[in-house]
Amino acid sequence: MADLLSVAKLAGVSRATASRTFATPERVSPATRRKVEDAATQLAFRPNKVARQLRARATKMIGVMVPSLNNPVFAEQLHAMEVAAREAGYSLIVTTSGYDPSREQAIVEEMLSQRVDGLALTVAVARDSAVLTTLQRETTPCLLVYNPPHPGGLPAIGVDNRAAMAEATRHLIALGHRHIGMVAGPLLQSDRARLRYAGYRQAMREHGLAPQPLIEMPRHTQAELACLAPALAGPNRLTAVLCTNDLLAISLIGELQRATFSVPDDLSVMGFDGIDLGRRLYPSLCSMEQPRIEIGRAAIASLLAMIQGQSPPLPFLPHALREGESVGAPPTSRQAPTLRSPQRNTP
Amino acid sequence: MADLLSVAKLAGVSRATASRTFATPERVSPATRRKVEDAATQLAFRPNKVARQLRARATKMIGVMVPSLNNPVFAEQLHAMEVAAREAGYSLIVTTSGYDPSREQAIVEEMLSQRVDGLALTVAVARDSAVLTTLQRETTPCLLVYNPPHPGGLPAIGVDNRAAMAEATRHLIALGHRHIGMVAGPLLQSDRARLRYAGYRQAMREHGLAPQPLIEMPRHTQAELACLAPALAGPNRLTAVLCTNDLLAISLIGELQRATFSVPDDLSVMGFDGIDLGRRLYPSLCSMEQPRIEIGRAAIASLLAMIQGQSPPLPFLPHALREGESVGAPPTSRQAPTLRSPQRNTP
DNA sequence: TCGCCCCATGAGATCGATCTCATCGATCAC
DNA sequence: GTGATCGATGAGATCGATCTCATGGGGCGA
Repeated sequence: MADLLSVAKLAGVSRATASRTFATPERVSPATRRKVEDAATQLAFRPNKVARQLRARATKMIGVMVPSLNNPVFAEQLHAMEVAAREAGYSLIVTTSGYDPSREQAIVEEMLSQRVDGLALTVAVARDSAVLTTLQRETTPCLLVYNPPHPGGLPAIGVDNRAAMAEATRHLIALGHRHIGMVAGPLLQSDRARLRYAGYRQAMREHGLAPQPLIEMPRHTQAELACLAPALAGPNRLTAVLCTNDLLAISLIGELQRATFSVPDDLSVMGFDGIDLGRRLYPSLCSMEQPRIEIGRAAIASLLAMIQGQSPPLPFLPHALREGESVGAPPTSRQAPTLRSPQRNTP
Repeated sequence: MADLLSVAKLAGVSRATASRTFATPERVSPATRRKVEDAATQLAFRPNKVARQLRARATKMIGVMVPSLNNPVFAEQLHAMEVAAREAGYSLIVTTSGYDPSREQAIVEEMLSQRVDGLALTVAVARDSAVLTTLQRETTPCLLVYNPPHPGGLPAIGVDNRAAMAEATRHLIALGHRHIGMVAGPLLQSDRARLRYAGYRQAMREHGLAPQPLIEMPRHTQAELACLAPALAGPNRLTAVLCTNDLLAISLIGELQRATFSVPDDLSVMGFDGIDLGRRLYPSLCSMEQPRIEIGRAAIASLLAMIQGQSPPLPFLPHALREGESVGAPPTSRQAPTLRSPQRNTP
């Protein structure tokens, strides 16, 4: 591939002049500019960004690490980040960690070695994370996405998980629900889920209701009906559940319906995240929406500001309740519907 | 940030020796190695990949361009690519094009300038695409993902869309359906959708059935019931529809149910892609599955092979029918259910 | 006409690592 | 003992663009 030097030679000028032709054309005489441009076209010259990055000591690249791209929450946020970054002339290096601390460590190390200008990370638990304490000593701007901020920790952007889940809980209470449960994935693996559970308990207590023990599923995004079954029987059976994320809620609704439970007539199910798909389903998913697009955009904007040495305000972004058909008033009859064994036609 | 030179100085050796300590430690005496490693630790040395890339004329980076990350098909495939690339020591630069040709052009140009070692692209229509003909003249290995191959065109990886949709159609025919329709997004925008429609027509004709005109929705991933309504009325109303992708199918099922249609009792709905979420829904989505994980992995493996100068075999990867509750036998009664106006509790 | 300034341009250093080639001392075979 | 070999190391070039500083010529005011 042709380089600046060959272009300069062909045009009969120095490298400096050729370089100026592209960087600051107004500082080159029109005649020379023409010659250089012609030579560049002829040789199919394409500037080498790597060389520029080395010299500039800046890569115009931002490293992004998310747990997974299989969860639309992260994919949708990443999409927004990519668009925002591109608009600002930045590229993204994208990696997935699967919440695995050793992978997180390797990824961050690799990206710092690549000299990204900034880092946007989502980790399992931000507090006391080994990677993050290492990072705090580095000079590369770094921002946590979705993870809650901690005093003395890295800057973070996302919603106020505790307040958001409290609000979601109050929404159910306002509809008349009294027996409300919460369903989560492995709790230890997500600081957000823990805050959401705290928000739930808080709202319950505020209204003089007893917070129920957490119903913990073996996986983050797939519901096991067996884990929930005990809570759906007996006189104090739940009439509504809050899920820590939308995928979990969607899969739970599917399982319930397959067991001939009606949502929301027998059980109201509420999600958290507000992924696009939730609106398309029937019943549409009632969810506490995190502004994924805004979070992605704001993350990029904040990182760019940090790169320029500013420390941008990073308030929580506003969450919003999204109504949906998966939540309704509690059943008037207190008779428990029975979970029937599902008839599937899938193998 | 400390560089090799300062490490070398502190250790009292030359840059060459310091460099060897990390690249080929066996060629450095143990004593020297120790000194250099100590110095590196002390200075928190982290090798600069940009410099290495410049010198090596190779970046160990692969550029990926997908239309969108909001569609799980692309997100899931990208996830697989990221894992495979990381295992091979490569990073991904990820971009989204929104199928916009000018953005496609700019993105490819930018990535070539970044000197990625390979490119994995998904475009709207591969044939006669301006970007792609430009790319064929370049030496950077480039691979189309999901797009169908064309003689003399760029290498491509994906499933045989025509055969796959023909098979999907035969599945419905085998269940007894005779009035089968096909629902798509804007057809001109996707060469895959066109092939799928061709496969549908082929299978219909094979069985002496009349292919129906395509039911074209204004958007790729969101169904408008109004577009479908005419085909659901009258004596020859459809008993089954094939959708060009899963998101479209899922959203269609939602709309149908909201209008008190039963899936599959009143209408069988089949998807195409096989995204993970489809299995979790009720009814679970019957779909023709593209092996997204395998496609992502194979794309990376093939690109790596191409980077090494080999031209790997790129057969179609096998598609697979995924059974699901959204498809069943056609209704025995020929009386048409009526589409009722939906009662939503969402605004 | 002289001097000053500005504009266009070029020479050379620089970013940080790696690669080639030369050197030097030690070991080994004969 | 001497030449050959090998292992460890260093000097210097190199990747490709950009930045600084110097230079030379033209224009302009006095």
